[in-house]
Amino acid sequence: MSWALMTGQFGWGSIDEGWRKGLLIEYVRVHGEGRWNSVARLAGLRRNGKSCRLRWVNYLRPDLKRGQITPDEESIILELHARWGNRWSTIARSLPGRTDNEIKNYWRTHFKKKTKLSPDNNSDHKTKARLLKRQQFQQQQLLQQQQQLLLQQQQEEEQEELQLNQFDMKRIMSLLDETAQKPAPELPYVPQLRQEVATAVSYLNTTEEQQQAALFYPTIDGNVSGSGSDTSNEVEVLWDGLWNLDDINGNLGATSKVWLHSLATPLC
DNA sequence: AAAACAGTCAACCGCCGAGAT
DNA sequence: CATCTCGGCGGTTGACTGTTT
Repeated sequence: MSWALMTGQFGWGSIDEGWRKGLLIEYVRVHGEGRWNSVARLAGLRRNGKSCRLRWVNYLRPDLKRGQITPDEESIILELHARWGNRWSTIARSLPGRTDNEIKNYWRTHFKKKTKLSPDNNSDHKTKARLLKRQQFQQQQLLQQQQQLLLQQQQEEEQEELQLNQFDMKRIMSLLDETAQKPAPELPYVPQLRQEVATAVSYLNTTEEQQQAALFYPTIDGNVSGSGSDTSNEVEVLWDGLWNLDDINGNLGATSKVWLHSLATPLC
């Protein structure tokens, strides 16, 4: 569908609508988004605020991505839809440059039929949808609370960790000093200290990514640890616990973990 | 060639929650 | 506390395009 046809069709086009389109863009550029009713009034547009907002969000925003949905984006859509259902705006937040409307349309045209195969025998479909929506809203709130709690715990643990590391460093340095000054005295066997030194050394030996990952995914008992199957298992348990809160289908594949960050982002 | 059908997508509609009054 | 306004969301519509018969 060409621009000329579309704009003509919906009343945004023709020659004078061309600069009206520019007007809306210019107005938003100067005054920012929001207050859509006054945008419509002050910019002299024939549309109401709602319509202006819609026009901006779905079509005029400069950061919109044009062109076909890529296979990568498609897989994200599929995955997030399996997770969240028809929460298009939430899904759209994980796809920069794509609008909820675009994703919704894409889903309807590409996947709706496949899911429609099962007979639709619910006469009170709208009531059920509303109930589901409410449940999802409650679940989202619960999830947000959990995440906030988790974030708070992480920050506290990081702080604690930082203090411990500084303390360990001092101990290590003083031990080194002592060793240098008094050669060859046998160090007493202190298992806990050895363990801390070993931990510090192994942490320093990991890559930067691993260190960041260790900080981002603290293990359940609060320790920061490097790579290893135990750690990843614990992280999975932790995140799975959160996901299970609103896991509608409960059958996501292993690739789901890849999207943990993007999945969490919209709720932040 | 043209009618019928399917697909696409911007826009509209109605509902809801949040904040202001 | 009740009402109003606004912004955001998801469902739906309808005009147009592309494909098939």
